[in-house]
Amino acid sequence: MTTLKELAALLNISVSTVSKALNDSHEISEKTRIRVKELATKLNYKPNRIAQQLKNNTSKTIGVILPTVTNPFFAEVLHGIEMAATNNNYDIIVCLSNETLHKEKRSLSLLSNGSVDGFIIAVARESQVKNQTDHIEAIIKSKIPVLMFDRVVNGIECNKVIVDDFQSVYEATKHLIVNEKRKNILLVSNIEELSVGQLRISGYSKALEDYKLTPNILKLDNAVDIEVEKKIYAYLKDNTSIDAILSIDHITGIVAINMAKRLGKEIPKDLSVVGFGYDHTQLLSSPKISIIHQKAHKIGEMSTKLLIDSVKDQTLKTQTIVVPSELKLSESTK
Amino acid sequence: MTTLKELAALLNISVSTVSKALNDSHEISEKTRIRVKELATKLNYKPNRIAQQLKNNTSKTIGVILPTVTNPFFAEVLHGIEMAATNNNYDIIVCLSNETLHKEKRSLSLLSNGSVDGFIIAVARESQVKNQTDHIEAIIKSKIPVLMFDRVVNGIECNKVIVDDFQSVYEATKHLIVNEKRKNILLVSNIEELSVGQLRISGYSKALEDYKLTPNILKLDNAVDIEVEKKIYAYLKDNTSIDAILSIDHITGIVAINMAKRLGKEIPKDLSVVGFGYDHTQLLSSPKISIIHQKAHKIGEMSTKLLIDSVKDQTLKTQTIVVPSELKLSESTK
DNA sequence: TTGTATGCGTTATCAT
DNA sequence: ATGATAACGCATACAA
Repeated sequence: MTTLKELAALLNISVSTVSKALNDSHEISEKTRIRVKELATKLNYKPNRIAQQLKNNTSKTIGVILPTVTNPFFAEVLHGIEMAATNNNYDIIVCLSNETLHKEKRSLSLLSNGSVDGFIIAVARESQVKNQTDHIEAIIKSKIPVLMFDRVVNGIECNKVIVDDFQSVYEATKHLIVNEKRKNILLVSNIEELSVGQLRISGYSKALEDYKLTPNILKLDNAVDIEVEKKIYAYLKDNTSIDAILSIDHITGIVAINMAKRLGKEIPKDLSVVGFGYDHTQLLSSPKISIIHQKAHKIGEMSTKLLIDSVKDQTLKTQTIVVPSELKLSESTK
Repeated sequence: MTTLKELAALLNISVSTVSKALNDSHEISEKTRIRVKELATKLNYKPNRIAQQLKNNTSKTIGVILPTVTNPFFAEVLHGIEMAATNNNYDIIVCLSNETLHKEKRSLSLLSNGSVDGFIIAVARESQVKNQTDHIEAIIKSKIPVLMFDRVVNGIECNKVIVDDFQSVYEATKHLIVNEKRKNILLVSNIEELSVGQLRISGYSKALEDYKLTPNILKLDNAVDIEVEKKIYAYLKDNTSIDAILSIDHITGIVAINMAKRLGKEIPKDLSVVGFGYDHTQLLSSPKISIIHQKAHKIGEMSTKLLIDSVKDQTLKTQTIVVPSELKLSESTK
């Protein structure tokens, strides 16, 4: 890598002159400025980022800590973060907690040494279940800005970007009741222990309460693969009065459609299905599932902007932004 | 952030003594070592990473450039990369090219200033289609190690981790012909312009040739959403002799199953379906699709290890590692 | 055993 | 208009 020193030596001038020339200082003569720039271009000189970071005491880098990236929600959020960061000339260092507390702790700790100017984080499942979040508060106390999105800890004061989990599910349930005239709506959940899961269940419960219907909740308890199918199939077989399904994740709705079809049910005549979903969710189901579409990309973008703002001006008041979801009905139920 | 200087001042000793004490130098007395470490712990001292990087002329960071992360293949690769990097005490800076040449160029350029010690890259669709890869060669010439995975440029000499695209599709096709006695196998492709797409098509073609069957290829030409369904539905409707489908991506196989069912076909009796897939692919289809399961996680891990090796010892010879895929049959066809 | 000096690459300040 | 020097925080060769 070419350095200022090397350029200076080749040109027989001082390092500081080279530096100033490259930064278009008014002090430098047209002639030498051109001479310097030509050589710099020729040798493909680039200011060493590390040195600049040391000098400026800023890394222009954001630490992004995600529970996982194979969940399409987080993948899409990451996409949004990356775009917004790039647009603001920030890099992102990505760490995956794998839903574990210890990895989350470790990542926060390792990066809070000047590597990043701030953090964007969605809390790991384990941290949230055990309600252990001291490590995050410690970071905030050390004056490194933290932004939490989606999985949020209420007790912590920092910027937050959240989804309208309660409201969107309330509206979707209401839609099933009022517009589609459904009476026995089953909620299928595989994330009941997460804050977002609880909010979604609350939205459903409130809607049923408001319309004086009885709630039916099928908790899958973190089931994997074939177990998911079996449990849903068994439930639908034993409870034939179910006329609508509301899945609060992005998998079980599609599985429910497949199981209902296997049981000979016609969709959406016998059964309406609403789930959470992303870009390809509707493409993968047939008949089309209706989805609550979270604006994951936007969540990433807004999180990044908000964090960068608070990095640049630490005196800003913290705020919580709610990104509304969109209910995308399948063609057949419109 | 606490610095060595601050510790030194508080302890009334020199900076270098503090530094040595913290690094367990034999030169330092037990007594002061303990004194120093106690204060360091108390003040939560962490060596400034940026300064260390400048001093050591190494960032312990890998630049990861992916076309996208919403594709589950790349998401899972990223997961593997992150894990392996963490295990080796490396950070990763992630950039997304969004399949475009200019963003790929930009990311490489911005990070090749000391920010990273090496790159892991899967070439963007546009770069591959236009066959423009000078920017990558330039990085290699500048002595920054580069590892390419999956989407690989043959002309470039560097470490590579690839999938057995040709072989796995050949074997899957052979399985359909020999074990499942299929005669009219349709290949469905939405990625025919990528190197991997071409390899997969070649594997299919070779198998058909070996068994003297006629190839049928449905190229979707980057169709999105509902178009995918329409094209597949139309083809299956017009070509009733098709008795097997081989999808070379992770979406169209599931769509094909749904369309076939809509046409009243029984799976797998009338139609066998094989696609590419990942963790949840089989769960989302009913009846279950058979999948060629790429070891995406392993690809990420091996790429990272190989890159770190070449970062540590630049004299190592480059190699190309092939990570074999696994054909996972659906229960029904076993 | 401890301390001083130097340098990593850059930029800002202060001479010349 | 150009150059010398110091500083960011750390680590190390070299003195003491």
